[in-house]
Amino acid sequence: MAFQSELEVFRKFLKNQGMRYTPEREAIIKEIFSIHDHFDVDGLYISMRRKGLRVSKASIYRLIPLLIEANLIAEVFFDKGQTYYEHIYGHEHHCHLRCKECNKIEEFSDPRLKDLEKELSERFGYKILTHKLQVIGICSKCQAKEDSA
Amino acid sequence: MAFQSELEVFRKFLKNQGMRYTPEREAIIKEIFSIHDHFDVDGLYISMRRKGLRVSKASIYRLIPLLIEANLIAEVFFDKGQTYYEHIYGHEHHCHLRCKECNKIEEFSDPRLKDLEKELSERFGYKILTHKLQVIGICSKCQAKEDSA
DNA sequence: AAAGAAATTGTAACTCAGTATCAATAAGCC
DNA sequence: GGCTTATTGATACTGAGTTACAATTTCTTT
Repeated sequence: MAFQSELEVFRKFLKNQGMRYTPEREAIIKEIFSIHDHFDVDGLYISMRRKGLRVSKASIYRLIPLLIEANLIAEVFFDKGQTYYEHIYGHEHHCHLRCKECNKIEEFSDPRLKDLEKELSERFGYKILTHKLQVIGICSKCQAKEDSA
Repeated sequence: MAFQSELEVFRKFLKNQGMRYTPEREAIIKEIFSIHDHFDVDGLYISMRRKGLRVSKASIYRLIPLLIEANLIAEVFFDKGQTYYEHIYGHEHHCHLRCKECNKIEEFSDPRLKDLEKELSERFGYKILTHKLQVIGICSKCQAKEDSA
């Protein structure tokens, strides 16, 4: 099957669920997939307003769980109280390495985690769905700052 | 050096920081370390009230960051919006396997994660501090329920 | 042991992300 | 085009966590 755009995938998802495709949803999705980085609701709302796209925050908050259910985006929690999202449709599963000081994020993936999943599945009798690994450290720039301080 | 109790460690920590040891702090810490499981602020507060220990929630909220800084406890996020804590003093670092349905938690640790940390450190130039791995799946009981449903 | 500086407490007000309510509107099926 | 029902935006609300502040307590100094 040919690659379908996020919009196509989502239209089908909505139809399946008896839900409706609206200009507001389209605008939000287009905005989300024009950002090639992690995003949050507030940032999304502000950047849409700047472009004159008027949708309410409530609509964004209402749309996000649908996009998650449709496997287009996923939640990422970098730190307490801040919720971010990232695209997952058409992306490899990956993990995050975060600098504790400046919050810079590096992405990586590692085949050993698949092996680990398999072993855990056998050991505990779980059906494994996914994993979230966050490695926390200090990036080289911030290390340099600390040393000179 | 002999094993120091959590209370001893914390008293030293407070002294180092020019902070004071109060009956409220003592009561909260004793309560925390009498729980041998993950805990949250609300649960802690309720169980202290039940025992007639009267401390304000504000004091609990104020104490927790200190216990984290003293490396006695750590935050664990099982799911959006719920903050839990666990003891880490005198415990091996471990990761969590969580059932998406019933939220049951299994703990495990794996030496490969240390190797991974080392590789990431070299590859990205980070000084690695820690990692948090959460594996999400469906436990055997919940799988059985789903099958029969 | 008393005094005094400074930290801590509890209460209550506040913040902020996210949710629920509801009347007005619009999508999608006939 | 008309009708059913989902969706929207505005607004009110919720709940976790924080902050301000006056009263109290710790801890150091004498």
